[in-house]
Amino acid sequence: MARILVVEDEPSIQELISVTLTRTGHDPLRAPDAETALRLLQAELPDLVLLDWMLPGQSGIDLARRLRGDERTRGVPIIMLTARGDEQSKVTGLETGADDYVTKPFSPRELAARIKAVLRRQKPQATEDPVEIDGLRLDPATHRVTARGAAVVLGPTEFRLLHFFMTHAERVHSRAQLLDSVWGDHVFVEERTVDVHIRRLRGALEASGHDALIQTVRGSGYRLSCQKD
Amino acid sequence: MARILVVEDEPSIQELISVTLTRTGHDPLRAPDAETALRLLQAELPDLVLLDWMLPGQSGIDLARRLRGDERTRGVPIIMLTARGDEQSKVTGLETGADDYVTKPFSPRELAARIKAVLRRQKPQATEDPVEIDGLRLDPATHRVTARGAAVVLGPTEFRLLHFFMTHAERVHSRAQLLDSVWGDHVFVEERTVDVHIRRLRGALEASGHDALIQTVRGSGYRLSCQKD
DNA sequence: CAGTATGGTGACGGTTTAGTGACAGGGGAA
DNA sequence: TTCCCCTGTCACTAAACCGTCACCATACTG
Repeated sequence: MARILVVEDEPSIQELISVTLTRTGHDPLRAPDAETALRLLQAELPDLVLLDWMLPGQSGIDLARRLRGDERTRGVPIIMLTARGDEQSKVTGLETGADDYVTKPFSPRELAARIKAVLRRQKPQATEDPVEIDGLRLDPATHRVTARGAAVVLGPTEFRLLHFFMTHAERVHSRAQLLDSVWGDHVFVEERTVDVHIRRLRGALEASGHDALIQTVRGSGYRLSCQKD
Repeated sequence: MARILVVEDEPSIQELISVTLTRTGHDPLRAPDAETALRLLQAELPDLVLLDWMLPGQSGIDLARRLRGDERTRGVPIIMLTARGDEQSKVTGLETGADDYVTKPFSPRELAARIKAVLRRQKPQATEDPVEIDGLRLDPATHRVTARGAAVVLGPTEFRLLHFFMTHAERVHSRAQLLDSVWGDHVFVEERTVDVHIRRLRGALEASGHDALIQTVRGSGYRLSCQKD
């Protein structure tokens, strides 16, 4: 769910893009001109900018330059929209610092693919290093968990949960913190749901000989600990 | 520091490219025609070829074919330079074995980015050596796959897919990563298409006695693994 | 000791994700 | 040209997973 600033003066195209973005799970911010765009850029700091190259008044290239000149907005990737065959724009655009371009007319699918590609390129994946505690080993790269050699099968959520515990061991985490870190800060689920997943995780670990790895701290939350108490 | 053969007859463009390459830390070899190119290819075995599609005399596509036909040069990646909007060339070029294309006119930045991308993609599998895992053998040179001696017949896409899996075994790859690595960055296909090709690949492998070689990691992607779990 | 709050647990529907068969279009070969 | 292979997409099916609840067990309180 990325917030994407759409700088486009033609209302119908603006609408088309915004609908496409919403449908692909993004959050469009609309700007019909450079001024609005600049304001929204400062206020919202979007994750990506879709920039029409031909804007009334200040042109897209100027906007791109100012965007790249500002410390705060420098890192925001730009995808520019150009008319078909306007190769010159393409060149200057990429030189100004656009990350990709889409030529009009474009298909919603292409647009979505470009956005996805740019966002993916932008975000280096999380820590990929294997973690090992007390004979229990979790490897994000292979997505495998083993307990003293024996495979442990986990669902996606249990996997993330265990990963979080192993990278933050010995520390007590409230249900709210776990929801934030493992589920994501925007989802709304009951806190008790954590209990259920803890149970599932414990079940899988006990089947592999790891008892009491995850401890309950009554009134506070849960903790992963190798010290038995 | 990669050695890059630039096959381009127009001196000014040749110059532009060479300068760009030098500035981005590469080592350009210049060839104004196909003959020189072939000679340099044999003598220097560069890490990458930048190939103008429109050459005097022998055309770029012929050169690409000969390059792919020769044992020694088969593994060298090709980026082709095409005129704007020449969609047909793009398609035939990619099918002949080009790894990417850049349309003229291009920006130095774009060129550098493409080169980096291709080299990065190339690096882990720089070897065109045969790969063998768990009795399954894939030979890029002969384009053949055998399972304990018995031939396995695969379509082109399944072959590349399997090759990628075998050179990146045990690791989980998302559908997006597979599309990038096997299909190419600039191709727009549905992510579910990966599923279908996985299925076709599995079908071919199972017919040869290799069950469960390619595993599904729910929510994440696929993995080739010889460890059964 | 009863009363209350907190966590454990099993089960259940709905939703999401992957598997699968079919199909139309395109390209190359004959 | 026709034929055949390959490809990407779709619709449908199958399965895994998730969140929630109800109920039980345990711990704390006075």
